[in-house]
Formats: sequence, structure tokens, C-alpha cells
Amino acid sequence: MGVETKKKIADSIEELQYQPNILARSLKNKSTKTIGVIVANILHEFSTQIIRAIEDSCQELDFHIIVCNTDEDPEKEEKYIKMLYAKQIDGIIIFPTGGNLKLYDRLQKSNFPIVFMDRIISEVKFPTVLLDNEKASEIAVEEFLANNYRKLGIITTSVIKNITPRIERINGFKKAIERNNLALDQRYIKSVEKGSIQSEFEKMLNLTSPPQAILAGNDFVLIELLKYIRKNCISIPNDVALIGIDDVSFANLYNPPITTIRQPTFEMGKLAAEILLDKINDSEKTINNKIYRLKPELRKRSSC
Amino acid sequence: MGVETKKKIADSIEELQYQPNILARSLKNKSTKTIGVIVANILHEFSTQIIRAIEDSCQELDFHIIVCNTDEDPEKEEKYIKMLYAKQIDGIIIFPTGGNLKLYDRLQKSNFPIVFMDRIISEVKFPTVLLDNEKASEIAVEEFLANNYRKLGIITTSVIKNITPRIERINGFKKAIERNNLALDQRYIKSVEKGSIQSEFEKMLNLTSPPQAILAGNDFVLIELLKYIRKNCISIPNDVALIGIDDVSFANLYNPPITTIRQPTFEMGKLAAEILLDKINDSEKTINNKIYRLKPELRKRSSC
DNA sequence: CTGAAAGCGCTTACAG
DNA sequence: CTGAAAGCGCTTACAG
Repeated sequence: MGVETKKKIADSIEELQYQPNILARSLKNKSTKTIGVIVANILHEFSTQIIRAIEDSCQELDFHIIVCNTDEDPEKEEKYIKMLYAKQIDGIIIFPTGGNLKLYDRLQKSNFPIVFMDRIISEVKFPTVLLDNEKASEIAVEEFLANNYRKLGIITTSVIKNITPRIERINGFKKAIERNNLALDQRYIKSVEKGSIQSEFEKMLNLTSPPQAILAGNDFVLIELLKYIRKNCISIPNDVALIGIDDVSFANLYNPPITTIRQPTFEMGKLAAEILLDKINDSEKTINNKIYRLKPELRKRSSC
Repeated sequence: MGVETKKKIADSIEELQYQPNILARSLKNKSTKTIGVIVANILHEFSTQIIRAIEDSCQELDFHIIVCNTDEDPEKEEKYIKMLYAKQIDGIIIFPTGGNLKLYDRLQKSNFPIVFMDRIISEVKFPTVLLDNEKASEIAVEEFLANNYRKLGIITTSVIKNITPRIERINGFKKAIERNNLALDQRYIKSVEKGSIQSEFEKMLNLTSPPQAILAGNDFVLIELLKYIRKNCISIPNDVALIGIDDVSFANLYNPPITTIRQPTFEMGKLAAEILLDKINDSEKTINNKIYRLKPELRKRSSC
């Protein structure tokens, strides 16, 4: 084409406001430049931060993300996965409910790009990005010990659905207790439904020999404990010391500021996006189904 | 088709794991059953809650949402709008930066389904869903008065970009002050950059006649004020009373619990989705470019 | 009622 | 190098 022809075309594009139909291009190219992100609930700060990091990574490569909430319901998860797949999206990052083993398996066999976040599903092999949860508990236990608390407890949300972080945090806690030659008191270790957190906490505090320090298994548990603490005028850390896993936004303005263990959420989202986009760009690549455990980080404040 | 034939087909679908290619269907049908949601920053709880409500509404109709962050950058906004449009999505819900008037105008002329959230762009007509911001300030002022505070102040983030809620909250505050025959003291009214909130607050408190009560213009301002308050051992509400617009998650566990004004975020998201999906389902429909102002709601607690 | 054909708007391999 | 044709995988109007 001559220079003039090129200019004419460019002019016409401008004049008619021509926009290519990317849908048609996608149909031909077999790439929609769109990925799905399936979380349990976007309202959890943890998920939101990871989504933001994923979106940032995608944005640089002109990928878009479709966000879905499962509310931990395997049926919703199944519906989303199937519909996203039918929409020909290029890959999925998912916080798996664990309730669709057959479907995960089929996806794996068809070599569809998937990265798991936060939870390990042992029956199936996908690259998985999560916190080094045992390490998180270990850091907390050691911080408690460094501040001379010896009777330590942990409260997490229910463990019946086998959700990785809860299980690993409990295990990490127990291991750290034993490694430090402390007594393991089962009454100090509770995994309970959300509605029972405050009452279990109360029971612990009312033991003849109550724990001196509690590790809150996640942000939700921490909030429940703080509600109980405020209602009952309990003093932190004098009556009970506290560390929370998840660096909640209010940790710094609470009185006293709360010591937390931060998950590197942005790094986690970025890493998951990188792994997924890598696989998308080179589908023949031998998949590296590693489990990536990222390091938790202690944020020392004054609740312990 | 006979019953047997139908069964055979169903069996084959099951056996071969046939999934229709929705992309091809979309190309033909001119509907992708996907909408874009362009927010300033998904990390803001306000945006997250609205996104969740939109997603819930969409999910019922098998629509998906693509989430984008502009960071208030008109260039990012432009890029997203154009790319989503080229991807043939069916509509967009957007927290507009206000920096792309020509593009908004073109979209309007092409009758593309759009709903604006949170911000009014007066140069262009789209259905717009936002808080009744003046009412929010009025409720706060009246709550302060009911608790016998007479010297009232307000702090918001910067107003230079003409972002609707900030402007309207200031205006509503002034009107309420005048309606109640109180003196309007400009030194008690500040709209400042994020980094200057604490120092402006300090200046106010150091006036010879400081305000007795402060309305925090949004969650971010509230957090900054609380940080300053904690650092300086100021007592709420004795030294200064506080109301925050945005019902932050920690309001209830702070000591004292903080009185807030809740935005009906879920209702806002749901309404925006309904308006958009209505328009998408019936593109000939005369568009109702109304401004929908939803009612703020006082959450009485103990900071005032 | 059934089945073949056209068309959605691109990209790409290929003939001229 | 240029331009027409085929094809992506659907849906739908239409001929038989």
C-alpha cells in the first residue's frame, strides 16, 4: 500500500469510528484475551486484594478478567466453570470449593490453563498459590513466646470442609507448640462455626487456667474476638494477648494496635496471573504443577 | 424428533462432553451476555460491595461481569471502555472519572447501554445511581445537634476533580448548618489531599475555638482521623465527636463504636444492574436518564 | 418437519 | 504484492 492509501484508511477509521469486532477475531484466533477469576466471595478483603493484583497484571497485556463468586457452593462453582469455558475464556484462577473433583479432573485432562489459589485439592494437580500457613502459625507462636506468653490458644473457623488454610494453621500451631516443648492443651484449640466463635472464646477465658494469648485464624475470627472483647471490657494484651492472621485494615488504628501476620496478597495475585498467562501464551509448555507457598510477614504492633 | 433420537443426542452430548461455543453464538446473536464494571479501585469497600450486588443480579440471568480499575485515570478509562466495546459486551456500569466527555458523548449517541454510578457528569445524560449525599450530611448535622454539639466541622478528600459525592456532601453540610441557624465557620470545613487530612484535623483542633464534632466525608477520611486520634490519645466523643459517612466494617468493634452513615451499597448495585439489564433486553426502550438518589441510613453508635 | 445454506466479522492461507 | 475465498462455530431463514 502507498502512503496515501494508508492515510485514507486511517482517516476512514477515524471518521466512521471503526472499531474492530474482537469477538469475531477471538472466534478465529481461539483466544479471547479474557480470564476468569472465581473466588468464594469478593467481599473478603483477601480476595479483593488478590483480584486487584491479577487485574493489574492482566491489564498490562490487554487481558480482561471476569469475576465470579461461589459463596463456597460447588454447584455455583460448576456452573461458572462450565459457562466460562463455553465462553472460550483463556484460563481460570480459582479459589476451589473442593466440591467438583470430576470437573477439575476433566479440565486437567483437557490441558485447560488453571491456577488454584489459597487451597490445595490433593486429588488433582494444578499449580497452586497459597500462604505458607504452617509458617504463619509458627511465627505467631514464636512472637507470643518472645513476649513471655506460655499458655497459647488458637481459634479458626470450621475445619469440616477441609479448607486448606484452616487445617494447616492448626497443624502449624500444634507443631510449633511441640517444637518449643510447651504442653498441647486441646481446650485451647478450637475450629468452630462462625456463629460460635464468641461463645467458644468465652469458654476458653472461663477455664480455671485460661490461655494467655490467642491466635485468631483469620480476619473474621479476629473481628468476632474483638467484638466480644469490647462488650466485656477485656484489656489487650493484659487480660489476653492477640495476634491475627490477615493484616486487617483497622489493625493500625485499633487501640491498642493489633499485631498481625500479613499474607502477601498482591504477590500472590501477581504470581498466579504470571503462571496462568505463561501457560496461556505457550500451551505446549510442560505444566509446572508446583505448590507455591508464599511467606507470611509479621506486623508487630501492641496487642501481644 | 422422536423421543429416542432426542435421547441419543443427549447421550452423545454427555459422552463427548460437548460444550457449545458461546463465542460463536454471541457473534451471531449480537449479545455476549457480559457487562463491564469500571470502578476507580476495587480495593475500596464501597466499590466491592456494589460489584458484589451487580454480580449477584447478573448471575441470575447468566450474565458475567468484567471488572476494571481506572485509578481515576481518564486514559485507563478510555482504553477500557473502547476495548470492552470492541469485545461486544452488552453494557457498562461505570464510576466515571469525568475525563472523557467526548467518548461518553459518542457512547450516548450510539445508544450503548450505560449506567453511571456514584458520580454525575452533567455534560452527558445517562441513568445515574448515587447516594443522596446532601441528605447524608444533613442527617449527620442533625444527629450532632440532637446530641448538643453546636460547633460542627467536616473534612473530605480533595474537591478539585469535581467528584460529585465530595461536593454534594460539603454543600449538604453547609445547607444544614444554615437551615439550623448555626454560624458557618469556614475554618471548620476542609477538602484536602489524602496526605494532609491529619494535619488539617490537627489545625482545626488547635484553633482557639475548635469544633466539637467532625463529620468524616468518607471511610478514608475517618481512618485518617482515627489514626491521629489514637496517636494523640484524644477521647471520643469527649474531646471531639465523630460521625463517618460509609459504614466501615470496624465501626462496631472500635472503642467507642463509631456512629456512621451507611450508603445502601447493595441496593445501589442492584438498581444499577436492573436499569442496565432492562436496557439491554429492550434496546428500543426509551431510555430513562434519571438520577437515582438512594437514601443514606444513620447507624447510631457511641462516637457522638 | 428436515436439512442445507447463508451469514455474524474477523484472520489467514492461497491463487493470481 | 493484492484480493478473493475459506473457515472459526454458531443461528436462523428458507427451500424441499
